[in-house]
Amino acid sequence: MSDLDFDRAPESVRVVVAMSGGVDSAVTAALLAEAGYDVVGITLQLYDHGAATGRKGACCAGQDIYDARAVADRLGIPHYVLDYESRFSKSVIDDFADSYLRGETPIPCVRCNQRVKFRDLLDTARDLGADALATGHYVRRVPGSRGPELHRAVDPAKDQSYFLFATTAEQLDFLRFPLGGRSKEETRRLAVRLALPVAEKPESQDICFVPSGRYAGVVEKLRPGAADPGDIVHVEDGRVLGRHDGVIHYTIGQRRGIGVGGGPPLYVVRLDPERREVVVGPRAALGRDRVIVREVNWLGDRPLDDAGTRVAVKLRSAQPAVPATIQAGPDGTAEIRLDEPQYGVAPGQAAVCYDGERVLGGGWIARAT
RNA sequence: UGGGGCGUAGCCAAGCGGUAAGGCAGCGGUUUUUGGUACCGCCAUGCGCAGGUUCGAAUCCUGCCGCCCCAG
Repeated sequence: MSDLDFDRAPESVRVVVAMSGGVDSAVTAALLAEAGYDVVGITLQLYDHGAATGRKGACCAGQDIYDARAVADRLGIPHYVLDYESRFSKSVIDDFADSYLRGETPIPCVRCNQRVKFRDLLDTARDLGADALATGHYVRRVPGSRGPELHRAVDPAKDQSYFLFATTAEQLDFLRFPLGGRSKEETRRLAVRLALPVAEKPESQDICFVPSGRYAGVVEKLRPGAADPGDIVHVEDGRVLGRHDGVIHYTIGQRRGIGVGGGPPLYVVRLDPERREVVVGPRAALGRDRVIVREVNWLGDRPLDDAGTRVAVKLRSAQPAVPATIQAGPDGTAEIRLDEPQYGVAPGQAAVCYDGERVLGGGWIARAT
């Protein structure tokens, strides 16, 4: 299960493993070391130590770097810590803040994979003479007739393919995901068996650079004045229902936290940063069946054209893919027609297309109508 | 001022003599490498106030207070 698809002896294959300090990447490194590969562990320092102190289940700062180092020591592999703070800040955190200011809901984890781990770190791995970069992501790289394909993880509960839709064919060629065929339970067992110091470490969740889950505070700190208050208005007649503390606090499809009661539940239907309005309405007002995406990354065998390709598309990480047709648009955009309207399609999130288990690609949601 | 109606949690609201439904909001949790959704749990020793009737009152009676509507 630790075969990396090389036709040489493992000893002659150098693999850089991205070690976050968590269980998954630790087991990844352990498996490859056990299989005899020339493993080099790299941990990225992505943000300020201080902010991360005491954070449980984050990654890439403070305690996690020590944890990664401890695992590398246990495995007897070389380990390097690279200071990627400024890149991370530019590529991920700035984008995160600006996206919220535009009334979108960003996914920093995808940006981090796309711009830091699979771009900057991948380049560094090449510089180190590595033949591959391995990560602990739950996703599969499957050899296909036209090169490696990206597939969902075997464990559907842990599948992370949604967060990796922006992986290019070239990056995929160099990447390896040894955990894609395993369940989380197996990974835990392996960690215990291999006596890894992080075996009992809790799952990471929330945004790694946001302490205590209060992301709006981070946006305000980065972009002072970002949280300008405004009106909460009803989508049907525009009447003012209340006040809010800034559109950055809201996401389309959101129900809780609106603070307006009395009638049926209200959801955030639209965000208007210019007018500082949070537009709310009944659930029915959320239905959308046409989604425009941008920065499309396509991994299908045939290039995306305007003829329309049948796919199953995931519009949110934790909800199943739904049937749709996608066709190419101008300037790296594409239009997705959903067979049935979906509720809570939020700009800034990803639309990821599947053909069964295979990831065909996807794009960032620009707007939905 | 005369006639009628209504006052139950932050909001809406059921109950109409037997010991306070439900929804919304809020809070907490589960799920989750984003945000959110969904789901689960919590949330009125008290029904405008003061008396009275009754074994027992949010429910009946009296008075007061406050809104609303129709008359003028």
